[in-house]
Amino acid sequence: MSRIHLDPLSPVTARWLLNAVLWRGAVALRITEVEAYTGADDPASHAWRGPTRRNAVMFGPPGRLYTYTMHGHVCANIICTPEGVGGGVLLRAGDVVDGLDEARQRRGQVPGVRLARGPGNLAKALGITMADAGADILHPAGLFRLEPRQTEPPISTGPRVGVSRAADVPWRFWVTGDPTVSTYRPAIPAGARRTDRGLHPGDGARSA
DNA sequence: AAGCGGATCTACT
DNA sequence: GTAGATCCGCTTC
Repeated sequence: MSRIHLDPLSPVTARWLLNAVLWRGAVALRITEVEAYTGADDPASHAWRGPTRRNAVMFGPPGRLYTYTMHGHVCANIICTPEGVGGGVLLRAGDVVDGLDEARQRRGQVPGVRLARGPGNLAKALGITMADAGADILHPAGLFRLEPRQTEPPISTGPRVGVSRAADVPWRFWVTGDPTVSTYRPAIPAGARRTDRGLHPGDGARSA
Protein backbone atom coordinates (compact mmCIF):
# COMPACT_ATOMS: atom_id res chain seq x y z
CA MET A 1 0.00 0.00 0.00
CA SER A 2 1.23 3.46 -0.75
CA ARG A 3 1.63 5.71 2.21
CA ILE A 4 0.14 9.17 1.86
CA HIS A 5 2.63 11.98 1.49
CA LEU A 6 1.65 15.37 2.90
CA ASP A 7 3.20 18.39 1.23
CA PRO A 8 5.36 20.25 3.78
CA LEU A 9 3.92 23.57 2.58
CA SER A 10 0.81 23.93 4.72
CA PRO A 11 -1.19 25.99 2.19
CA VAL A 12 -0.64 23.23 -0.35
CA THR A 13 -1.72 20.53 2.07
CA ALA A 14 -4.65 22.68 3.17
CA ARG A 15 -6.06 22.81 -0.35
CA TRP A 16 -5.31 19.15 -0.87
CA LEU A 17 -7.33 18.24 2.23
CA LEU A 18 -10.53 19.79 0.88
CA ASN A 19 -12.94 16.99 -0.06
CA ALA A 20 -10.66 14.42 1.56
CA VAL A 21 -12.44 12.18 4.07
CA LEU A 22 -11.14 11.85 7.61
CA TRP A 23 -12.33 8.89 9.63
CA ARG A 24 -12.16 8.57 13.38
CA GLY A 25 -13.59 5.23 14.35
CA ALA A 26 -16.97 4.91 12.67
CA VAL A 27 -17.47 8.59 11.94
CA ALA A 28 -16.37 9.94 8.57
CA LEU A 29 -15.98 13.59 7.69
CA ARG A 30 -15.57 15.12 4.26
CA ILE A 31 -13.41 18.15 4.92
CA THR A 32 -14.88 21.39 3.57
CA GLU A 33 -12.99 24.20 5.33
CA VAL A 34 -9.41 24.50 6.56
CA GLU A 35 -6.75 27.03 7.47
CA ALA A 36 -3.00 26.82 6.92
CA TYR A 37 -0.44 27.77 9.54
CA THR A 38 3.31 27.67 9.25
CA GLY A 39 6.00 28.00 11.87
CA ALA A 40 8.47 30.68 12.82
CA ASP A 41 7.51 32.94 9.91
CA ASP A 42 3.80 33.02 10.75
CA PRO A 43 2.85 35.38 13.60
CA ALA A 44 -0.63 33.83 13.75
CA SER A 45 0.69 30.33 14.30
CA HIS A 46 0.94 28.65 17.67
CA ALA A 47 4.40 27.62 16.55
CA TRP A 48 5.55 31.19 16.01
CA ARG A 49 7.32 31.65 19.34
CA GLY A 50 8.96 28.25 19.20
CA PRO A 51 8.23 24.97 20.93
CA THR A 52 6.34 24.89 24.22
CA ARG A 53 4.61 22.10 26.06
CA ARG A 54 1.32 23.03 24.42
CA ASN A 55 2.47 23.06 20.80
CA ALA A 56 5.07 20.31 21.01
CA VAL A 57 3.21 18.12 18.51
CA MET A 58 3.54 20.84 15.87
CA PHE A 59 7.28 20.34 15.92
CA GLY A 60 7.01 16.60 15.64
CA PRO A 61 6.82 14.49 12.48
CA PRO A 62 4.13 15.10 9.82
CA GLY A 63 0.86 13.21 9.83
CA ARG A 64 0.22 13.75 13.51
CA LEU A 65 -2.79 15.36 15.08
CA TYR A 66 -2.13 18.60 16.96
CA THR A 67 -4.97 19.28 19.36
CA TYR A 68 -5.41 22.29 21.58
CA THR A 69 -8.18 23.70 23.72
CA MET A 70 -9.52 27.18 23.60
CA HIS A 71 -12.55 28.70 25.28
CA GLY A 72 -13.40 25.23 26.45
CA HIS A 73 -13.38 23.68 22.99
CA VAL A 74 -10.99 21.27 21.33
CA CYS A 75 -9.54 22.15 17.93
CA ALA A 76 -7.60 19.80 15.67
CA ASN A 77 -4.77 20.33 13.21
CA ILE A 78 -3.00 17.97 10.87
CA ILE A 79 0.74 18.56 10.98
CA CYS A 80 2.43 18.49 7.58
CA THR A 81 5.89 19.95 8.21
CA PRO A 82 9.08 17.96 8.79
CA GLU A 83 10.19 17.34 12.35
CA GLY A 84 11.43 20.50 14.03
CA VAL A 85 9.65 22.99 11.79
CA GLY A 86 6.12 23.38 13.11
CA GLY A 87 3.28 23.94 10.67
CA GLY A 88 -0.04 22.39 9.86
CA VAL A 89 -3.64 22.69 8.83
CA LEU A 90 -6.53 23.56 11.13
CA LEU A 91 -9.70 21.62 10.39
CA ARG A 92 -12.52 24.14 10.49
CA ALA A 93 -15.58 22.43 9.01
CA GLY A 94 -16.77 19.29 7.31
CA ASP A 95 -19.66 17.21 6.13
CA VAL A 96 -20.44 14.09 8.16
CA VAL A 97 -20.78 11.36 5.54
CA ASP A 98 -20.84 8.29 7.80
CA GLY A 99 -21.47 7.51 11.45
CA LEU A 100 -24.22 10.09 11.52
CA ASP A 101 -25.90 8.68 14.62
CA GLU A 102 -22.72 8.79 16.64
CA ALA A 103 -21.99 12.35 15.56
CA ARG A 104 -25.54 13.40 16.42
CA GLN A 105 -25.24 11.87 19.87
CA ARG A 106 -22.18 13.96 20.54
CA ARG A 107 -23.55 17.18 19.10
CA GLY A 108 -27.15 17.02 20.18
CA GLN A 109 -30.00 18.21 18.08
CA VAL A 110 -28.58 20.53 15.48
CA PRO A 111 -29.23 20.72 11.75
CA GLY A 112 -27.06 18.37 9.71
CA VAL A 113 -25.00 21.08 8.10
CA ARG A 114 -24.03 22.36 11.55
CA LEU A 115 -22.83 19.03 12.91
CA ALA A 116 -19.19 19.82 12.13
CA ARG A 117 -19.29 23.54 11.40
CA GLY A 118 -16.52 25.38 13.23
CA PRO A 119 -13.31 23.84 14.64
CA GLY A 120 -14.77 23.08 18.06
CA ASN A 121 -17.91 21.51 16.66
CA LEU A 122 -15.92 19.48 14.15
CA ALA A 123 -13.77 17.98 16.88
CA LYS A 124 -16.80 17.23 18.98
CA ALA A 125 -18.65 15.51 16.14
CA LEU A 126 -15.68 13.27 15.44
CA GLY A 127 -15.12 12.63 19.13
CA ILE A 128 -11.65 14.21 19.10
CA THR A 129 -10.35 15.07 22.56
CA MET A 130 -6.99 16.05 23.98
CA ALA A 131 -6.37 12.34 24.40
CA ASP A 132 -5.93 12.22 20.61
CA ALA A 133 -2.96 14.58 20.75
CA GLY A 134 -0.14 13.26 18.61
CA ALA A 135 -2.23 10.53 16.97
CA ASP A 136 -0.75 9.39 13.65
CA ILE A 137 -3.57 9.76 11.16
CA LEU A 138 -1.53 8.10 8.41
CA HIS A 139 -0.94 4.91 10.34
CA PRO A 140 -2.99 2.14 8.74
CA ALA A 141 -3.83 0.46 12.03
CA GLY A 142 -4.73 3.62 13.90
CA LEU A 143 -8.06 5.03 15.01
CA PHE A 144 -7.84 7.66 12.27
CA ARG A 145 -7.90 7.13 8.55
CA LEU A 146 -7.46 9.66 5.77
CA GLU A 147 -8.93 9.06 2.33
CA PRO A 148 -7.57 11.38 -0.35
CA ARG A 149 -10.20 13.33 -2.26
CA GLN A 150 -11.71 11.70 -5.32
CA THR A 151 -12.29 14.97 -7.10
CA GLU A 152 -10.79 18.40 -6.59
CA PRO A 153 -13.56 20.81 -5.59
CA PRO A 154 -13.85 24.49 -6.53
CA ILE A 155 -11.89 26.33 -3.85
CA SER A 156 -12.39 29.77 -2.35
CA THR A 157 -9.82 31.53 -0.20
CA GLY A 158 -9.83 34.30 2.36
CA PRO A 159 -8.20 35.55 5.55
CA ARG A 160 -8.05 33.21 8.51
CA VAL A 161 -10.83 33.48 11.05
CA GLY A 162 -10.26 35.02 14.44
CA VAL A 163 -6.60 35.90 13.93
CA SER A 164 -5.43 39.42 14.61
CA ARG A 165 -1.87 38.97 13.40
CA ALA A 166 -1.16 38.44 9.72
CA ALA A 167 -4.83 39.13 9.05
CA ASP A 168 -4.08 39.85 5.40
CA VAL A 169 -2.80 36.37 4.62
CA PRO A 170 -5.52 34.51 2.67
CA TRP A 171 -4.83 31.07 4.09
CA ARG A 172 -8.36 30.03 4.82
CA PHE A 173 -9.61 27.63 2.17
CA TRP A 174 -13.08 26.25 1.71
CA VAL A 175 -15.15 24.33 -0.81
CA THR A 176 -16.92 27.03 -2.75
CA GLY A 177 -20.59 27.20 -1.93
CA ASP A 178 -20.61 24.24 0.46
CA PRO A 179 -23.37 24.66 3.06
CA THR A 180 -21.30 23.11 5.85
CA VAL A 181 -18.69 25.88 5.76
CA SER A 182 -18.71 28.03 8.87
CA THR A 183 -20.40 31.38 8.44
CA TYR A 184 -20.89 32.56 11.98
CA ARG A 185 -18.09 35.03 11.49
CA PRO A 186 -17.94 37.06 8.31
CA ALA A 187 -15.02 35.85 6.29
CA ILE A 188 -14.09 38.36 3.70
CA PRO A 189 -15.08 41.92 2.95
CA ALA A 190 -16.85 41.94 -0.39
CA GLY A 191 -14.49 43.10 -3.08
CA ALA A 192 -11.38 42.16 -1.13
CA ARG A 193 -12.15 38.52 -1.63
CA ARG A 194 -9.57 36.42 -3.38
CA THR A 195 -10.54 33.21 -5.06
CA ASP A 196 -8.69 30.83 -7.30
CA ARG A 197 -11.18 28.82 -9.19
CA GLY A 198 -14.85 28.73 -9.74
CA LEU A 199 -16.41 31.15 -7.33
CA HIS A 200 -20.05 30.23 -7.65
CA PRO A 201 -22.84 32.71 -7.42
CA GLY A 202 -24.64 31.76 -4.24
CA ASP A 203 -21.42 30.98 -2.45
CA GLY A 204 -22.61 30.25 1.06
CA ALA A 205 -19.51 31.56 2.77
CA ARG A 206 -19.48 35.18 1.83
CA SER A 207 -20.05 37.85 4.38
CA ALA A 208 -23.46 39.28 5.05
C1' DA B 1 1.44 34.20 41.68
C1' DA B 2 -1.59 36.82 38.80
C1' DG B 3 -3.24 38.84 34.47
C1' DC B 4 -4.21 38.75 29.64
C1' DG B 5 -5.76 37.37 25.29
C1' DG B 6 -7.04 33.91 22.16
C1' DA B 7 -7.00 29.53 15.53
C1' DT B 8 -14.70 29.65 19.82
C1' DC B 9 -19.75 28.94 20.27
C1' DT B 10 -24.52 29.87 21.38
C1' DA B 11 -28.18 32.76 22.40
C1' DC B 12 -30.48 36.83 22.21
C1' DT B 13 -31.95 41.42 20.00
C1' DG C 1 -25.27 41.65 14.44
C1' DT C 2 -23.76 41.71 18.93
C1' DA C 3 -22.78 40.41 23.47
C1' DG C 4 -21.51 37.16 26.98
C1' DA C 5 -20.03 32.61 28.71
C1' DT C 6 -16.04 30.26 29.73
C1' DC C 7 -11.12 27.92 29.89
C1' DC C 8 -6.24 27.35 29.54
C1' DG C 9 -1.53 28.50 28.25
C1' DC C 10 1.85 31.94 28.08
C1' DT C 11 3.91 36.30 29.69
C1' DT C 12 5.05 39.21 33.17
C1' DC C 13 5.56 40.83 37.86
